[in-house]
Amino acid sequence: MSNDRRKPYPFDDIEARWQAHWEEQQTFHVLNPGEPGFDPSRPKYYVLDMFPYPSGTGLHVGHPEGYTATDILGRYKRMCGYNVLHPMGWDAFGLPAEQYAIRTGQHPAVTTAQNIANFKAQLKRIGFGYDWQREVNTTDPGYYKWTQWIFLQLYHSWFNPETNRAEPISTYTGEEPARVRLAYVSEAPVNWCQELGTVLANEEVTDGKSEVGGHPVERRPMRQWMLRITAYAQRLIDELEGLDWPESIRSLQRNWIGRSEGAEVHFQVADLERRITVFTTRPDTLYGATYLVIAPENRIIDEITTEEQWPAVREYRERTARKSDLERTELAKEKSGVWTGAFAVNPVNGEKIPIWIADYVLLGYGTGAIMAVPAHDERDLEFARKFALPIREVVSPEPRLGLGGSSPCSAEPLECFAGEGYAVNSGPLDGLPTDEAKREISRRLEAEGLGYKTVNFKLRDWLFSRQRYWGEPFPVIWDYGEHSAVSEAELPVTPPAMVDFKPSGTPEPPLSKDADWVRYSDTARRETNTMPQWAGSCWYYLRYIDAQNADRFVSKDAEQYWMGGDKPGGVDLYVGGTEHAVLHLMYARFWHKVLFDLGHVSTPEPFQRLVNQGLILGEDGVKMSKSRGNVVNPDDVILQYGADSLRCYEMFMGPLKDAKPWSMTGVEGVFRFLARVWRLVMEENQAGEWVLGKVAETEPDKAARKVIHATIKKVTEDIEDLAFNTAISQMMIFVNHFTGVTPRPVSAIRTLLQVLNPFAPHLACELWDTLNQRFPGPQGDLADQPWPAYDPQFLVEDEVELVLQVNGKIRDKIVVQLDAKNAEIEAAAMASPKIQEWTAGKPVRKVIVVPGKLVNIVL
RNA sequence: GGCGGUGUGGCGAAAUGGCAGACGCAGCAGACUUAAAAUCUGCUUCCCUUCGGGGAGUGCGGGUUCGAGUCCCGCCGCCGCUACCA
Repeated sequence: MSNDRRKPYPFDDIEARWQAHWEEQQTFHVLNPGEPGFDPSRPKYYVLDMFPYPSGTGLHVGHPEGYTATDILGRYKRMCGYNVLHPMGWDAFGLPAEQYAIRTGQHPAVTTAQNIANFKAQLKRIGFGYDWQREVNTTDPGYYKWTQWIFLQLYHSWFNPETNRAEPISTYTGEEPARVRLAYVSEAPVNWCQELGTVLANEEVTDGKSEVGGHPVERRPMRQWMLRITAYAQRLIDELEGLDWPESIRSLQRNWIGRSEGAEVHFQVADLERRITVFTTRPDTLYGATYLVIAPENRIIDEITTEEQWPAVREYRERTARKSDLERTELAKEKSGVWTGAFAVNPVNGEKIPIWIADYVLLGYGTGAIMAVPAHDERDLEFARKFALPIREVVSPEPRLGLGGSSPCSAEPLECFAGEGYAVNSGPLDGLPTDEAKREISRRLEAEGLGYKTVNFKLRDWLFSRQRYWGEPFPVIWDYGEHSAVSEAELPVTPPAMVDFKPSGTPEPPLSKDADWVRYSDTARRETNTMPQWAGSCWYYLRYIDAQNADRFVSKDAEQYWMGGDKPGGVDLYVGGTEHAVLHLMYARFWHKVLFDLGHVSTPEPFQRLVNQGLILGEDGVKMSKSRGNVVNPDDVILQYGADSLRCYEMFMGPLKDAKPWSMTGVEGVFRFLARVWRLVMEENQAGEWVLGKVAETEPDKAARKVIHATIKKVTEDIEDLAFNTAISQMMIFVNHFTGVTPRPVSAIRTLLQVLNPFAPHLACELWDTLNQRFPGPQGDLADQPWPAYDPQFLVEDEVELVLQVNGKIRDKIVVQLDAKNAEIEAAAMASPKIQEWTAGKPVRKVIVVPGKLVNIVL
């Protein structure tokens, strides 16, 4: 006798069988236009998951949340008659994979292959309907050949400000094409992470620490590849408008791009032929500028610092440089700085004001120099107070007639007023409201060549090279100090199969250790940097469309079919976590726009509709983490309750977008529901075998029919709204109803299985087949059956219960004919004994009748 | 500090401005069973009750409305992201 507890239903047997069936039949393989058997009359639906990073730890329960949602949509749309593209792949280059390889002492190619095999097996165990023939792997030479090819497109093009789009570099008529290419080399201070042995993009650094591993990051000047994403800043903001994306993500992107309107103003350095340009969003406060501040890294400091101040300035710059970004932000509470000994001349009033350096001014933003207006900027005020610099009020919250404001050079502490108001102490601007004052001062500055209106962005160009082994090599060579692209025919540029791929701990990339590989010709050497992790994920959704194409990154026809179509076009639904709000989602938009401008893709935006699934928390209500020991492994859940239970539970937990805590007893509840579905059809015989139960070809009665059609309606609408939790609730209501009905009508059960199929496909397919063996039914797999339609006539009753209220409080209920006239309803309501009791002796002021709902009697 | 989200039973949650708490978990009771598990049936927001019913209730305070969880104004708490961005 088995010591196994009897399973309420044999999910393990069913699930393995159907997964094998889908694989054998290639059920979820979808054809491209032009392929034999392709049906062009069907509309397309492209439903995309954010492909996973195949880490060594395998899937966690967060992965299947989004994946189940898209799988439901995919299976549903398929039943609705769409050609559904639902692919999966691996984002396998990058730091964590390489760190993992180093830790386990294996080559990243080996560990990556293992991790992918593991992930893939896990995904298959959940029964996702992916078209595995379209699987992509960013580390596959057949894939990154095209990543490199896209890099060449960037390299060979420039952004034409006239046309506001990328064009081939051949249309550039200027002197120095190297200065305008979308991919270019720059020597600038970058985020160097000693621990990881590489530089990082701004987006990969938070609070002065690396996103990966949380290691300290310092600024150091290095020669690096950059992508000119800033050229697209405005379009990246503007074109968010038409997208069906969560407002939070759009605002995060806007925020990151950080557009601000203002002016650049030139300040002459006193006694020197040199000017300093500052950027300000408040040119109207120019009369209140009492000193300038320059970022410590700004080279102009070398030219203006006086001899007496040099030691102090040098000491301060060295101290700042030694500070990591982390320290710099942590110590932000306390302002620090040094006077350069120099003065600048305020262009509007000729006043000599001191020039300071301070690390609260950042080199990378604006011009790396500011005019300080302590009366109207918190940071400037703090600094001015610390160093006893003058504070002058030039904006008043209220309009002031005649003279006013504080004494012109008062250094007395006053409240910082950073809002908009009216100009004071500002010569010709006096009395003007802030917005007019801004316009007026800009006009005057421009007329005299002292400045101009401009727009500034927080967004910087994308630092695109890494000093690591596990990434795409650049298709670039260096000859006599000049870079040039290799020809397309030489792609892919594969990295050498190195044994020693560890970072050297210096900015020298590991690839440079292989002299044979580096040597390209007698004089030319290969670029030894590699691309960052984000490169491969910037365009993978395009490769799925035509994953095997050896001649193009994606064929034109296939691209137009899957990405084109109705107006906005692009991927129809993209589901993934918020963590990619500004990194992947902005980089991908940028690349896509370049490809669009160059005529390689047919839409300006890649992802039409974006949905973020919420975080799944541990049972203790906090984020799952190894250290807390609250991580749930999907494999364990499948082992105990089956894949269908895992899928349904993750959808039943709550709204897709919300964060929600895991609950094992909740899984059990959903499991019980699926077992009830099973027993709707099957029962155990004396021998303990599952056999067909009390099912018959009978007509459902009226109540049953109502449940059937209400379920079709609710599930259909809820899937469209991604409200899977309530769709499942409705199916539970269906099952609860039919549990009490014998014999159970076959037609009703079939309908249930059709709508259940996207959620619990193994169970639904199994029961569908079982029914078909006994009762002749529709041919073919359940996956290919049409989605059922509901008939509204079965949803309406001829009688309806109305709530009777007196002054808004419920006092009674009555049943009336659906088509009863308002007057009849009112009469029936007034006739109710309870209503008479409550209204006794009081005049009725008003009666509100809402047909089908209620009657409210107002006294 | 900024932006976004969110507040409803013991818990996860549900409610086109119209019966608050569907559905599920947990709990209680009953059936079946020698017994337990499983399964099935019923109850389950809180307070009062003479068991007929009555009152309160969706973070807090106002407002609009015949009627507000839902709309408007003002607060408070929690979560996430971001932050010397001039």
